[in-house]
Amino acid sequence: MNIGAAATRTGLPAKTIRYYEDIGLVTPERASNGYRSYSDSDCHKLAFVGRARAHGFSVEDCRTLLALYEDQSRASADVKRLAQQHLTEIEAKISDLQQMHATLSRLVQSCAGDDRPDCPILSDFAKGGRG
Amino acid sequence: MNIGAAATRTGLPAKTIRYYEDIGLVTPERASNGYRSYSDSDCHKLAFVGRARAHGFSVEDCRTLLALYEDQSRASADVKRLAQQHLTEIEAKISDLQQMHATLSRLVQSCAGDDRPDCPILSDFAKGGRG
DNA sequence: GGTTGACCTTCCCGTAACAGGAACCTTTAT
DNA sequence: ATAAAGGTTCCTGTTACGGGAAGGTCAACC
Repeated sequence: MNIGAAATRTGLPAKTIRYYEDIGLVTPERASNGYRSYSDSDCHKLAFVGRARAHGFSVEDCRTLLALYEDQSRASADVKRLAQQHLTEIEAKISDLQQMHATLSRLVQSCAGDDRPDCPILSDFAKGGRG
Repeated sequence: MNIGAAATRTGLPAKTIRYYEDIGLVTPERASNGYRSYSDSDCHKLAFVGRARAHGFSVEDCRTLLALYEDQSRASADVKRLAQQHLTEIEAKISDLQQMHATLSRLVQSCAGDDRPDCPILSDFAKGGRG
């Protein structure tokens, strides 16, 4: 399978697939003409990575997950630990964003939003008030 | 005020302050020895940017906000619109993260997390199932 | 056989917002 | 004189690719 077909199958852009080869994540064979040749197994790995990425895992985490996936003697505890850490990071991000949203939302609501210059948003940024 | 003092006052790292000069966001005078010399007004701008950044605005948004702040004839509507767009982006990110969290959370809960290899998390990534 | 057009290759730059560190200068204190 | 604590510029690295140039390959069509 050429890279285009692999891209179609996995839903990943060809650029991304080449990048994954660059960093040694999924390394295909080469045909005699130099084209990358993806096996079903390669595609499977690419799709695996694509789904892990969709769950927010970093590419390096994906490398670990892929290694665990291929290691028949893995302990599910190792996978769970990684996923749990990732969940914690997600929670932290959500919390940060919610905090930002709450504060900014209040500011936006208090802003008239008309053609006058008075603006509580700018005032807050200027003075650091917390109202 | 040298950059160190400005950094202490604004809570921004010196590296960040130099970067803001590089991109023309806050440009200080120079002393005869070549050192950057920050006025109170410069510090005020830096602090303004720091707070806007803390609310999640991009540096380019900060540039716009700073320009609006300095424009006495601004319309608060322009500020409000920008903030509202930013709020919408924040909401989208929160939503994405919550989606990830929900899915991954379910997977983590269904994983035994012991020394056996069976792992619903890996199975999901391998097969794309949605349980 | 020639020529399109779609596909592939490598390589290099750009992204956002800085952090780290090297090599070097200035100021202040001892 | 020297050492410490500041400052300066400049270059590299970060994350995960996207865009695009310059050129090779392949299948089809006239």
